Amino acid sequence: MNLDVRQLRAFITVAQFGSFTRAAGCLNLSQPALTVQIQKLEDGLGVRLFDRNTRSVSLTRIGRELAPQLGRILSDLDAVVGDTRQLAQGQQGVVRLAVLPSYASGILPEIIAAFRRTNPQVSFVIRDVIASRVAELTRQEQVDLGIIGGALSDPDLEVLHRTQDHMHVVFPDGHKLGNLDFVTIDDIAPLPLVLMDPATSVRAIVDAAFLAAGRQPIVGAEATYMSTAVGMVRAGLGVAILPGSAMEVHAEQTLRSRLLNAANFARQIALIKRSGRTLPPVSESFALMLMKELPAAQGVDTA
Amino acid sequence: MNLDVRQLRAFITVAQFGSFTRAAGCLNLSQPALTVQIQKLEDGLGVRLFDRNTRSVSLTRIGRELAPQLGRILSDLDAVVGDTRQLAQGQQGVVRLAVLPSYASGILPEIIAAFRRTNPQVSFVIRDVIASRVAELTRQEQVDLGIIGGALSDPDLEVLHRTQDHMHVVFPDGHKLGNLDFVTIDDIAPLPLVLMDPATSVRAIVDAAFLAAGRQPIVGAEATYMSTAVGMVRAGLGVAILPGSAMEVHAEQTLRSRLLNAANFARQIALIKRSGRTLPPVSESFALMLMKELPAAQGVDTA
DNA sequence: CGATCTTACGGGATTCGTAAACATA
DNA sequence: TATGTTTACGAATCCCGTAAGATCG
Repeated sequence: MNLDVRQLRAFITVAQFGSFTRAAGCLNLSQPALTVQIQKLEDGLGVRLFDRNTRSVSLTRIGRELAPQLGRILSDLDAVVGDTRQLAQGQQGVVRLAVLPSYASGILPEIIAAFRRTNPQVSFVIRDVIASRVAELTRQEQVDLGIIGGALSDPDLEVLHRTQDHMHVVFPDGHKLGNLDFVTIDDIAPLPLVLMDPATSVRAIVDAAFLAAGRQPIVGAEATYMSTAVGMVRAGLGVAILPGSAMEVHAEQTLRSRLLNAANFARQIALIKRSGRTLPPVSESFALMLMKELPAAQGVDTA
Repeated sequence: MNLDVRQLRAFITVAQFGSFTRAAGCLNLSQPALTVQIQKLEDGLGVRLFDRNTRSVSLTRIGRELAPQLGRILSDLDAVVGDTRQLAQGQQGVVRLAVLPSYASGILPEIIAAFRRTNPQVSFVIRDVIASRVAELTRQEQVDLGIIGGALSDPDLEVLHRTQDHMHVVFPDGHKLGNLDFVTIDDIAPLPLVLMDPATSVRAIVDAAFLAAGRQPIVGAEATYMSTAVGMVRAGLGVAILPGSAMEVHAEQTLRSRLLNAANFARQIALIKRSGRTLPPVSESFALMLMKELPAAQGVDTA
């Protein structure tokens, strides 16, 4: 004996209307079909739910006790299903994202803001952690999407999109290099530099670029946070080399920045997810926006 | 697009087992059929619920959020349906009963006790009120069954069973009438009587019996409650005429009682219900027991 | 290659709507 | 008699199980 939500809904509706005919109209059902459904429900429960004669329909005592309980269950179900359908539209829900801190403080807030202009009901949970932890959180499915720098060699993770984060040189306003369209390693090699912590991917790229150019960087200062580095530039300790994704937030009147012409040493950025896992619609939708906003690297799209 | 409890149950089961094949076995379903059901559910919700490859099945984030909610709804539903099926068996539930006070304090408790020996989980709500109120409560469906004395002339009420409550004479032990098998109006007419309140049906019957016999009752005392009347008998104020249904409770060593041979004036007792209304199974079952225990009057069974 | 999910298809059950029968005020 | 519920029945749909196909480890 099998219950059917349609039967329950039919029961509630007849109970509300007190009439098979009117309830049938409300349910887009012929009245005989409704009668049969109610009979099936009564058979299934083993209880008569309505006392019906040709003039009136009224709930049995058991039916009267049952109606509110089933009504609540049905409305709960409808609520859950409704919420889920909302989530399915992708215009509601939570996007869970793990990002490199440098990326999180750069262009990402703008992209999120733009996304939320279109989908105001979407909220974000952002974990700004180091690249290895980004990968870990993504693998464990504690986040839907990850943005990492550098290479990826985990079969459990899948690259959705690649982009490059070109390096920029930040120097005080009025600096002699401010007139150039871009600067080269050779341009800045003679200057004292504000470098990032040797543990960071940015520093690794800078070192590689200098090595490739056969030059030795002159360390004017080292910082762990990019905002600190910017402060040191402002204080005159040297010029900094920072990723383009962080430029917007550090753009100030007293500073200028120029593209470092060392494209080969741009930071490789990858948007990743757990491979073989379906993204929630919101996150899927946000991933599409990221892929549209971030210029695709000419590299392959596969891990 | 229609939801089906079977689909929900299938979803929960697959989520629990993490495998279509094993879940199908648990659901007594072939595995392809289960796949189709899950697909239908996913289509209906517009959301992918499982990430499945040939080696493993795991919940999507949305599926993971949905599973406990739907699980709770399903278990609520199962609980309600289970309870209802219990009620349908008639071995559980509440019997709501309105009874004449004189009847309620007499044989009814014994019948209820016997019923509960068979159906220990059944509880009773008993309203012991005057006959007109019994009819009213029954008509308003505040009780399932009513036990009234006298005639019934309400088309909304239906007589399930009729029985008679013969009158008994209660007198002190050692009284000279104690040797008789039964007593007549003529036997007691010379004695002072403990009569019930003129508003009671018992008194009406006694008065009618004396009238028919062409005798005049000698009022030794009047009481509203039968227990009071019995006390007055014990105190020697006279002999009482009380309905047989109340004899058991007032049977004492110091008193005796004998049937009053005035059968035509026995109190007519009717078991009634609201006509056209189905009784809850418990009450139906209890009504059957009453009809078995109370000897049927030779009268008609219809109103 | 083996285990598992997916697709395809035919048989059986279920459900619907129309129409006729039935019941009560 | 009029209104509204129940029964009957043919058509369409849905669901299941078997069998074959596809996929990943």
